[in-house]
Amino acid sequence: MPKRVDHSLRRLQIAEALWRIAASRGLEEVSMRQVAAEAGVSTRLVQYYFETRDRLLVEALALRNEYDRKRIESRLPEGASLKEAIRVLLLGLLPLDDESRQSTLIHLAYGIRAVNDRLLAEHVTNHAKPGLEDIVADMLRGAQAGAQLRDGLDLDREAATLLALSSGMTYDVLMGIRTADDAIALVDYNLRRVWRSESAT
Amino acid sequence: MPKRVDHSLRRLQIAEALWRIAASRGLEEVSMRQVAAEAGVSTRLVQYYFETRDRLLVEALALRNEYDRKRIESRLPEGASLKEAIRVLLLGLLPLDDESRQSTLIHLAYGIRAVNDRLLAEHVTNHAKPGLEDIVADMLRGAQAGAQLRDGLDLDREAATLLALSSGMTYDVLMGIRTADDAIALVDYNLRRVWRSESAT
DNA sequence: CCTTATGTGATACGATCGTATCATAAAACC
DNA sequence: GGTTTTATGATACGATCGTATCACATAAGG
Repeated sequence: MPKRVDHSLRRLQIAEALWRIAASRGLEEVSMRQVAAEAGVSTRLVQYYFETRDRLLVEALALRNEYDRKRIESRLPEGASLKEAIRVLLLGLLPLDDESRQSTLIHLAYGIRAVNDRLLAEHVTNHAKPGLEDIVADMLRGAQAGAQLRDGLDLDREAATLLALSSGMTYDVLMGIRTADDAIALVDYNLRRVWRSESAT
Repeated sequence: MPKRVDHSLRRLQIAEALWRIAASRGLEEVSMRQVAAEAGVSTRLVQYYFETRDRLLVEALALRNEYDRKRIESRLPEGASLKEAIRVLLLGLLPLDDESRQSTLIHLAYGIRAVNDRLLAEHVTNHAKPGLEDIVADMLRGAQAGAQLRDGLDLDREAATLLALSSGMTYDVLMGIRTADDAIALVDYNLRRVWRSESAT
């Protein structure tokens, strides 16, 4: 046989080509031939490693989700305060650099398709925000226990608000309707709104 | 010649077929033939009324924007309070009924494509939210002049927050991740947060 | 060393796509 | 009433698509 090749590496190489096409030209430009050309391999190879186009789409998304998870984990602050941790988490949802911008584009492209595709919906929704609201709400409760927060807040709803705020600005930032600085300032404004003013960052 | 036909009516009929396909199966299923079949006319007719596919896409969006504008205008409350007016405006952004759900799907489909299509971007962005933030901010200033709002608010940022909150919940409601009641409750929570508690609805 | 399993290229098939062309029925115009 | 214009159908062309098939080179296993 020819040189035993690392399959998972080849699959990643092809998936990355798909990511580039999906982010720059949209999911509908993702054809077996286009992906092959972008990856610099023959069409047959794409068939070999991802039987069919549907499988290619689903598995390339799974690979991206895994990729993103690692990327986000590596960004989590070490000894940061709860406020800072939530801030990093919220800003992590925004397309502020090239990589997160590409992730946003990819997930948006898959997301719109998932609305009418039950199979895809599982893959998109499951790995999307599994209880992110609960995580933020718990962090807020931790801050409240430390008396860092203002009174009279509904922490579950504040968590939901903060997260919806971030994803609500996603498209605007992507299109340049809102600048990144603007988006960050709005996140900070809402964090200041929730925290006591005298509390440390 | 054959019976002189109302062109704008025929164009609307074809555009409506496109809307249905775009909302139910996605923009990439919008082909001249599919639209013709959905509209119950021959492919040639679609060519006749919208020369090319690109034009069809752009002009069908323009027609939908006009359609939505009328629909939203008709929903504006008459003698409602500022708080109620803002509430209607915010809820109007959410896919809470079949028509607004279809509008959301259509604009989402066009939006993701517009990110990488400069020509389309103009048509999508221009008619999207032309200064909606300013409108809400002005309404908030009106309410503040009536001493209805809490102290210490940055009204521009509150307006931006409210709007981002609504669009941030759009996709969740669309996918059934969040119920409509949930979304409405979160909007109301944030309105209560901004208004003085004793103020009337 | 020889067989066998593995990786890759070339190519072909049928479907669908956007668009162009040709034909023609029928109402409007002089 | 003949002629011109308008609306519509039928169909054809070339491109691209997903997928299947066949061939074949090469390295691993005995």
